[in-house]
Amino acid sequence: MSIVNHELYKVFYWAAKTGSLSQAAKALYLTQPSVSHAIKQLEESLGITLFYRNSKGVALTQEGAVLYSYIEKSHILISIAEKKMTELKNLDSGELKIGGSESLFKHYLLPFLEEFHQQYPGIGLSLIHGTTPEIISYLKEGRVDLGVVRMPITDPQLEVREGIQLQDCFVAGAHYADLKNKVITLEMLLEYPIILFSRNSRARMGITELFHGYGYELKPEIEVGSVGLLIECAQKGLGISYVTREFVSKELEDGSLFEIQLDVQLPPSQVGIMIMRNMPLSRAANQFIERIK
Amino acid sequence: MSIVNHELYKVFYWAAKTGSLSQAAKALYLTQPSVSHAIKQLEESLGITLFYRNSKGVALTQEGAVLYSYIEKSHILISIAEKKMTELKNLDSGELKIGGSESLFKHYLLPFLEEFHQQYPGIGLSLIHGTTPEIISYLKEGRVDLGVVRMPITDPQLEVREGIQLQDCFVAGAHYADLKNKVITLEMLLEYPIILFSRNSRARMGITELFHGYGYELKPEIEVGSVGLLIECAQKGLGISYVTREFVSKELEDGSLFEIQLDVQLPPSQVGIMIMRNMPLSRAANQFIERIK
DNA sequence: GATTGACTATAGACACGGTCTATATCTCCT
DNA sequence: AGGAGATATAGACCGTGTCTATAGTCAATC
Repeated sequence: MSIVNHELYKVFYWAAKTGSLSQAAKALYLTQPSVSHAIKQLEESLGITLFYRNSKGVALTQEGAVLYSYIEKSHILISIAEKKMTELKNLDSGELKIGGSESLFKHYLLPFLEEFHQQYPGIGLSLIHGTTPEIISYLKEGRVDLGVVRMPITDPQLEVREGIQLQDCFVAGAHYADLKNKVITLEMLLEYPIILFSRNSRARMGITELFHGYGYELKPEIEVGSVGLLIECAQKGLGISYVTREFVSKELEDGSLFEIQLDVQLPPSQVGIMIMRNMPLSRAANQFIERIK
Repeated sequence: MSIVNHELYKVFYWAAKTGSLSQAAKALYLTQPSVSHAIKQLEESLGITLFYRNSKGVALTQEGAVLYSYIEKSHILISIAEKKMTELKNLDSGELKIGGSESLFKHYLLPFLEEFHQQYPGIGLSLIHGTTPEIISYLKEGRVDLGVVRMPITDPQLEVREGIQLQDCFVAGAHYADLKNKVITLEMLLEYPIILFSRNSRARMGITELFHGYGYELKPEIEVGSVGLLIECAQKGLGISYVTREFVSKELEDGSLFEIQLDVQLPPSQVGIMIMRNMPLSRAANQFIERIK
């Protein structure tokens, strides 16, 4: 192990670079005797004379020049590191990795991401798609800084903040126009082909459970893999899709889809922003979460 | 300029490398609280959290990992530098550059060089030929560590130690066998073709001056560029060579040359070992000079 | 659900040493 | 000879790096 105080190398670097102990002292905001003392200490620690001194300043000895060739590189690395740290601190560089579903990115996070990117263009953005359990494991592995998923999340290692509240609903296209402006029951709804999200999404589990609670079994006619397809299938008249209302606001507005009015209240769902408990956030992630609030 | 005490990076390096403040403390021969304090200090200086802590130890944050990528390289460089310094100190590596004439290397320094190289095989040897003024300028430029030339040397920037004493003399080969065992005068000598070293060597200047002191002018019939040729020419009977007796001991012994006995005493010449005054010697050079004494 | 062990954080005290001022010394230059 | 500018040395002081002691936290184990 090194016996030498690394701080002495910093002094050595400046003394060698400037060829003057006085100059080095200036650069280091020290006095000349301090630098003189530091160099002597370094020389004694190494057992080698590093400089020869004359009335004009100092010059490296052969051995000192060898040392300098290493210390210079080392010092430059540290300088770069410190510059990089300042950038990271000022959010001039860095990376923000977010886990979530495509639809949440598209319909919920996008405006925040846009604003964030505009303010901190140096920060790279990584959006990683996955199911809720996948995202949780990404979080634990450190592959994402934060996750955006549907509540509730119960993992004790995670800290969850509530985000926006969403409302799921059933929508249909022109083919089922006769259902428009009618209030229908769950039982009636089951007569129609239902289109659900294929994966074990929280939304699907919720609605299945709701039907179960009323004694019915919800079996989809069609299962699709994305919110985009849910919308498209409903528009084409293939059935009635269960979607998040906020994600089809455009289609509801232009009339290509309409919402089925039910006699029961469908449960709202909360978006949660997950981070690891007891793990400091990156500055970028921290700043981003502040924005969302 | 860096605000951070570089010693803190050493602590950071070990903490990051071992993933534990306690382990780092052990490696640094410190206590755990000291390391904890140092890391906190570093984090505050940079304004960035570098580790997250848990009951198992510490782990780098994103930003900490960035810092580590630089500090690790920097630290490795310093380690190599310190290893190299130890080598230089122990004379396991380094270089010894000596300036001198070919003949002095061959007939005077060779045995010392041999012994030195045997004891310190890690030290590279550089023998640089040149005239006395050339060697002096090499010394001043730092291109050689020490010079070995004929005395006297009067340069005030140089420090000269006396080496071996040499005796110049005139020698001839079989062709001038009639001069053998005769004592002859300078005037008589001038009747014969004289062979001198061509360059402005100290030896030639000395003998020319000696003749001048007696009222004669010494003009060589032949001028040659090396001691080897001086010997060869004399052996071939081309004339009488002025050489250093110690450099022709082999030829004097095997009878291919004999020394001309003069009625005046030729001045001896001293070998001097020159080093720069007020400039520390490299450890290798220092050690070598100790050997010569 | 106590208990134990391994780890880090905090508090407070002490002493070492890093830094300063003042001064000496040296060399070069005018 | 004197001045400018460089390094070396001496000695004093203050800061801070380091220690001991203790608390707090988490995880595993019985």
